Amino acid sequence: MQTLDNLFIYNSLTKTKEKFIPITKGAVGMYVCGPTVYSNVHLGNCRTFLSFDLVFRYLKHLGYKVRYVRNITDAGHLENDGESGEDPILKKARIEQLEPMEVVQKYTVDFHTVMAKFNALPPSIEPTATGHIIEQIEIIKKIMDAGYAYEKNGSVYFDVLKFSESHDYGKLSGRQLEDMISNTRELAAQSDKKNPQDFALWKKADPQHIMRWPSPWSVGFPGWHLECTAMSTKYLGETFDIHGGGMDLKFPHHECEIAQAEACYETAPVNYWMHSNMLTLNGRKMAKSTGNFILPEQMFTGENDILNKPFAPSVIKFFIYQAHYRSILDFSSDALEASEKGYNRLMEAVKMIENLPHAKTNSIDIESWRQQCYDAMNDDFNSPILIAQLFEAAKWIYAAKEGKETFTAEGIQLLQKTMNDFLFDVLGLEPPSNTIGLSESKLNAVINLLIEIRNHARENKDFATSDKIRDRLAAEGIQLKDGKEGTTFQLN
RNA sequence: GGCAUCGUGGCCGAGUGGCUAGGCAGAGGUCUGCAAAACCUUCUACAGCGGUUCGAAUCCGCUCGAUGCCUCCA
Repeated sequence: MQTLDNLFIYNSLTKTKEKFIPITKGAVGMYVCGPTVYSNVHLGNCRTFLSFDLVFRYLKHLGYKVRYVRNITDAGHLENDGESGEDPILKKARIEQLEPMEVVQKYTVDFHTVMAKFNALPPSIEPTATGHIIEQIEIIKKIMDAGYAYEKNGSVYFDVLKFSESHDYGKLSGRQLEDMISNTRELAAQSDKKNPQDFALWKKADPQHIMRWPSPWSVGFPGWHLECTAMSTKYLGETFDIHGGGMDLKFPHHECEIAQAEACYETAPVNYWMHSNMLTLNGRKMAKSTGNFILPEQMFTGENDILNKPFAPSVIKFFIYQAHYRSILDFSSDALEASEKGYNRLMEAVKMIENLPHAKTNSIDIESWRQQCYDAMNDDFNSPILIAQLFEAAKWIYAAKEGKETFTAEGIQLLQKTMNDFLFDVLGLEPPSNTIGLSESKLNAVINLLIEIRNHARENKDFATSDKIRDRLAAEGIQLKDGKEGTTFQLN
């Protein structure tokens, strides 16, 4: 049976699948790096958040009490270290003639709207970087007290070389400091840093920099990596269970987080590091900066040059979960259409369960199948395997309708419960929505009336009328299905 | 240049030593007024070359190719 101690998670830090043992029995602390809200989230961003929504949902499903913290980066990061260093949020504000916090608000709302459409659960806490400046300053002080940071011209930098004398800087990303020093791509420009590998904890603000806060060193703003350390440890403790994020954050962001936390608390901050892989488009990473991306809203409406038709959020989510979160997933119209058909098939099967005939015996071992669903998820959240199992069940359901498999009343109940558990609770999918604008009951009444008329026409061999009804409904996305026990319909 | 990952059948995508992944598409069949849907059957695979092994898609080496990170980035 599924118990709390059968879950294995691939830990990016050790590069192995490890049995998941939370710090506190029955409870999980999880932190995921959230979006920088200076533009609309694209589908690549969404993949990561949907991957961790799956983790969140499954942990909860297993019975864990989960505190899921996902931040909103609203302070922006530096683009680079040179004179041209500019906060992307400020840059955007200038372009759009908005106050920085207006930009933040606009895209935070967009982010929440998109995640809601994907039926992703909101995190337990969604802290903002600008709301935790004081905490970040405190951490800088501690790191300085520990001797791993230095101040120069009002800015504070983390001393990577000093830190690496007693700690392993690079253990997450597998980078060697010596290699980094010999392979640095940074120009030897005039910099306040002792070494190019050092990273900013606090930056003195230029006069034109609007987002600024007072600190013991200067009026300025916090460095790139500090907010996550501040917020994760504030809400989850100096060491917590799971830290997630996109693969592209592994270095330098997460490496720096480890360094900051260890410098500050002298303890490893995270037990299990999880990294979700990239979503690619045309074989290349989806990214704002290159223009190689698609927005969720463009997929829902079909207003884009990439896809042949619009797709429902649940279909896109299903498509994403058909690949493992640690695999690169390539995005294409063909792949999405294939997923949509499979998704509809599953949803039809689920609807069919309660009308299946009751038999005296089960021809399928449902308990064993249910366990295989758990086994799949317990193996590092292997959703593709889980979905394959759900398709197995769909096959049985269709077969049972044809009388080729049999289920007892209890069997049907367990089958239905398991399908609902995994499809809706764990994967967080939603049944195809009725976009026709009528209530469910009215729609049923209208269509069933049309079916009745059509069947009447068929009895009279008036096939011109019957086919007209069928074809016109099909054109409206309503598919009629003539089965042995009469005609049913399905919304596409 | 450094670090890392990956290369599976028409397409997408699981799978780390022997046992059918799965979805979509294709072919044949059942059903049907005809279709669609559904069901049944069925085809095609592990980039290349070596090595380890009784046995490798799975381990090792090399070659080729692709991607990610090294700069903000999910």
